[in-house]
Amino acid sequence: MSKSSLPKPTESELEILQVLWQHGPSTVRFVNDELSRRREVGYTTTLKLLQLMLEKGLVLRDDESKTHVYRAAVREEETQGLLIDKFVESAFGGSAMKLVMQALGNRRTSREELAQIRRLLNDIEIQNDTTPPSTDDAP
Amino acid sequence: MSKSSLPKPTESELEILQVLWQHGPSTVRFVNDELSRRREVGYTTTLKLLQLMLEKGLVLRDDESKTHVYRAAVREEETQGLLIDKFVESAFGGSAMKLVMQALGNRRTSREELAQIRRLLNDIEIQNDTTPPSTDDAP
DNA sequence: AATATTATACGAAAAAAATCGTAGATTAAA
DNA sequence: TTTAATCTACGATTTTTTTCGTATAATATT
Repeated sequence: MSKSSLPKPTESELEILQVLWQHGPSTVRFVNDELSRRREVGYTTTLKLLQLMLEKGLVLRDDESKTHVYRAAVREEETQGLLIDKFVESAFGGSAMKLVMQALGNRRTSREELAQIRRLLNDIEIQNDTTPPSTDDAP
Repeated sequence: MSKSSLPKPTESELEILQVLWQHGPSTVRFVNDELSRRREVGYTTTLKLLQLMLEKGLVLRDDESKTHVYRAAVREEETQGLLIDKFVESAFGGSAMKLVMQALGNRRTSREELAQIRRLLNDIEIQNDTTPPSTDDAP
């Protein structure tokens, strides 16, 4: 039942997860090449990171062939959810609303995107009406 | 015109800023007491942090009286904006929309809040119509 | 077959962030 | 006026995260 006992990925680990989420299972070489597009990183640095991530259970690897292939062991949405929680906690004093308002307020959002959010809002409202607010009384 | 050359606060520095934003100028003692409500922190740890933050320009202090009083040197919204940018970059591959959708989608949001967001959406839309999309062509 | 290239493993250094202990000064209490 | 309590300064340690060098094995090239 536990939502996730996996550790919060660090900044660099996140970069790597991004690559894996975006491109699927990849070799160290590939991941490193991707990272290198943004900033300078040594090959062994990336390798080491992946190895640590393997230990932490953040990634899995296939070492059938000599050149290992790594893939994300955590799902994108779940991880992002976890990170948002932490982020909201540490930067917005716990208020997710504040975060959303800020994020929406201070950057240009296209008509498309606005519409998309409106749709989501509608869905949520329907949910709210259908499923009454969970009486989530404290323990 | 530069947005901000101030360094991105670390996790702990953020905690402290929260206290200062929320309660206004405070003594080390007060800040430490506040932090201690959440987790265990030594007094000198908080002091040291505050001193470092002073050097970095994240806080200012009044040392008229013997007991110094610190206050935030950065504004809450600005700092949060900066942090969101980084966060969106590192966790959402640059898409602020993804962040908003995630944040809204995976937690219960009250009718009140939904309405609030709708209002904001409306405002933005009006803005969009009034102020044409900035022709922000790349260099 | 000899040489060059490309991998992994792994220890360890470097960098960044957080924590703490102690000295010395100042104020409050006894 | 002693003694106790409270502060700041600051060096140093610890912890966490990131980066790298080198040894060694496997594969590819000439």
